[in-house]
Amino acid sequence: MKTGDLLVNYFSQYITLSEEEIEIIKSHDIIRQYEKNDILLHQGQLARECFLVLQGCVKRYYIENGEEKIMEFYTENDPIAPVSYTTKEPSDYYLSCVEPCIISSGNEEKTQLFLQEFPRFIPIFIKIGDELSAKKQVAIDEFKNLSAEERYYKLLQSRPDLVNRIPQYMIASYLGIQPESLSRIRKRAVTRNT
Amino acid sequence: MKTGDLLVNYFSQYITLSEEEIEIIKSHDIIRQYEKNDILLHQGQLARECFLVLQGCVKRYYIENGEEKIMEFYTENDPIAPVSYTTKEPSDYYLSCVEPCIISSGNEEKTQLFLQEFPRFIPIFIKIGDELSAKKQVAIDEFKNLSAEERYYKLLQSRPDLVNRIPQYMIASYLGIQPESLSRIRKRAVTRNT
DNA sequence: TGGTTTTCTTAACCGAGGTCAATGAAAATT
DNA sequence: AATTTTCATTGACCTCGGTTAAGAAAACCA
Repeated sequence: MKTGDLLVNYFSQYITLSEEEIEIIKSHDIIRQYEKNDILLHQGQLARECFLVLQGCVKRYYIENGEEKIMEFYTENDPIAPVSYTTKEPSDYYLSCVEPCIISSGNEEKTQLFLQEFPRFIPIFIKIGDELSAKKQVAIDEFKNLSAEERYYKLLQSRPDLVNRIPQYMIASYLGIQPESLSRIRKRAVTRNT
Repeated sequence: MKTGDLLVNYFSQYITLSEEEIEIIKSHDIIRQYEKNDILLHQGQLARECFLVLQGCVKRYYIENGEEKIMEFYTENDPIAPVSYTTKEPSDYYLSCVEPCIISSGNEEKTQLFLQEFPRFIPIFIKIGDELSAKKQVAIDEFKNLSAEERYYKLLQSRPDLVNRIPQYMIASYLGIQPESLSRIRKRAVTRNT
């Protein structure tokens, strides 16, 4: 599969594309490939782009006294709108590739031009923004209401792939606990079922 | 001050309004007053409106085995876009007034019509949405990275008014701890400075 | 293949916050 | 003013996750 197809697939979730639109999307060529550990955004840097992960996995994280604190994993078809992109202030966090990735990126100009040419995409862009905002709301509510152990089981059922493709110490960081604690949680699960 | 002025003030943060626009905003009459404890949205109910708090304070909360878990306080000039409004699914949480409130509300139709008449407000609406989304990101990151005690001090400095106008057991719930724990935190602060 | 590095697990101890129960203070109601 | 009701504090005890340190297992690589 060509990389352009991935972006066509993404929009097809929301809208039925004409042949012409498909050609134009592919021709825009706003898709790049990244190696594992490539950094999309540095702490302190100004974000000039939004991203859409088409393949692979990106982590968002802070570094605090040498330790990385992972806030989010973005995988297939997850859009990334850095806070820094919105606020125009230096980013508080990093974005980097946990795996080799295929990622589309856009900025205000490009989006403006694209939407001017294809106004029927406007409500879709708004909808994607709203969905993203709602997802964040749900995420923060779940984090507040659940214990680390409950969060782990929730993750197992909501994103089972993640637990397999990502090292556990990163999963632990994402859950807001130490690797040792995740080990304990997993052990409890085993002994419980015997 | 008339209630219509509050909405004019709100938009004036983003744009300079013409006399004509001011008149139209006031004439739209989409502002209502609420009593303390009035409920804007019930758990299980479909949200048909978004809100903008012009005066007063609204809390967003779940009820879990009889206990209320407060997720957010919305005060002057805070917009509220219920997840249920976006997803079209029954709401997981309540919205209710902690104080007497003056609140503007809108739905898709009204917004559509308004923006058709005044397209220069479109980028503002998008900007407000983006800002809201970025704020949520920051909120979840802070919650994940800070202890309950740190969260309390952060709140004291970022929204000092809140701690005065809201009962402490609600602040505790919002911080994700029990009222007893908040008491201990406050006590530590006193003994530390002696 | 053997050795190095990275990741995961286990155990012992500690502390922040939860739970339960009692008391005090403040507000609301009569 | 008297009486409920609500809200805040305190203390004793418990639990979950943090910390430290060590070793096992897996992945990497020369």
